[in-house]
Amino acid sequence: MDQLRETLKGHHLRTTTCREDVLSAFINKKNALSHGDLEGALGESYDRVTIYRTLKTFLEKGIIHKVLDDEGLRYALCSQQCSEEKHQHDHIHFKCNACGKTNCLENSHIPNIALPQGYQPASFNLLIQGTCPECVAE
Amino acid sequence: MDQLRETLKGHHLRTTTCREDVLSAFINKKNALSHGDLEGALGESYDRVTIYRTLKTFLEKGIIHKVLDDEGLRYALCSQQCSEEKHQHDHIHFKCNACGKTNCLENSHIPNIALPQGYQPASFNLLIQGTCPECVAE
DNA sequence: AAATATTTTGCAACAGTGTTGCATTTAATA
DNA sequence: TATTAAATGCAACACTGTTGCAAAATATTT
Ligand SMILES: [Mn+2]
Ligand SMILES: [Mn+2]
Ligand SMILES: [Zn+2]
Ligand SMILES: [Zn+2]
Repeated sequence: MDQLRETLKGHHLRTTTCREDVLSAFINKKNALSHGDLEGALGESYDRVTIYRTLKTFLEKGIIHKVLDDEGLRYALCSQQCSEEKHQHDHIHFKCNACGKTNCLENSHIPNIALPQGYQPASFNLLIQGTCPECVAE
Repeated sequence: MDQLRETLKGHHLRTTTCREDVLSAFINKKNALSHGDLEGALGESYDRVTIYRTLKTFLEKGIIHKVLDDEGLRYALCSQQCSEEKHQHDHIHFKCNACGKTNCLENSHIPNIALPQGYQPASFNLLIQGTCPECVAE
């Protein structure tokens, strides 16, 4: 409970119930969440706009990062100590076509890639789609 | 001009002016296009819905593929002989944060990646953001 | 504990995205 | 040219994402 306040304080954010609940949702559900997911989970309690603004704030402060998807953006917790200044990720995202869930594979890193002359890379987003272990088993 | 009809016929699609114009737009502009880009380019001529349906059809037939983006989907021509059955890509997409354009780097391939036990990959989408050669030069 | 300054929230309104149903028009074929 | 099947335009809808502004909540100072 105080964990949430700590995290928010650590990123120079005021503690509000909406922020606690959104952060809590990211921690409990372990997969990436869309705005729609969050609105479904706690939409009765807060206005849509507030949830959008919470996501935007969390992005800026380095609490969550975007997860690219072929049918809309999702968001997931930043595991490392991301901050407003440094916001770096090089892990892979996996979306299961069976159960629909998208997860961060924190330990699978995007390898170095040789780009054509002149391209200066700054950030990477790799989405692999397929079947996740739970769904393969069935 | 007949090139367009050929391509459409080759993918078992009737020739319509909208399809010709959309296909033409993809060929002329070389970067990835969003629905909004297309509507801007030829929105006076066709209904929004028709453009959406054209994109959907082109996707299904393997004429274009989705390009994931952090601020909305884009689409780009399939260079290889993609078809309704086989629709495989392993090249990289590069988005320039300066000029905003996203391009297929057809010759830069996504390397093999070791996934944790149980994950079965089927398709890959890698977006690299940074600065493109044109914008680096300035 | 109360007053103050600053942020955050809810609401309204809006622009954009993406989909569906249905009547009309168009393209391919006979 | 007539027939048939597919594509289009229009209306309507649900969802995504943003902005302005007044009201409420938080953090800070007295
Ligand atoms: Mn991630
Ligand atoms: Mn591409
Ligand atoms: Zn799954
Ligand atoms: Zn550029």
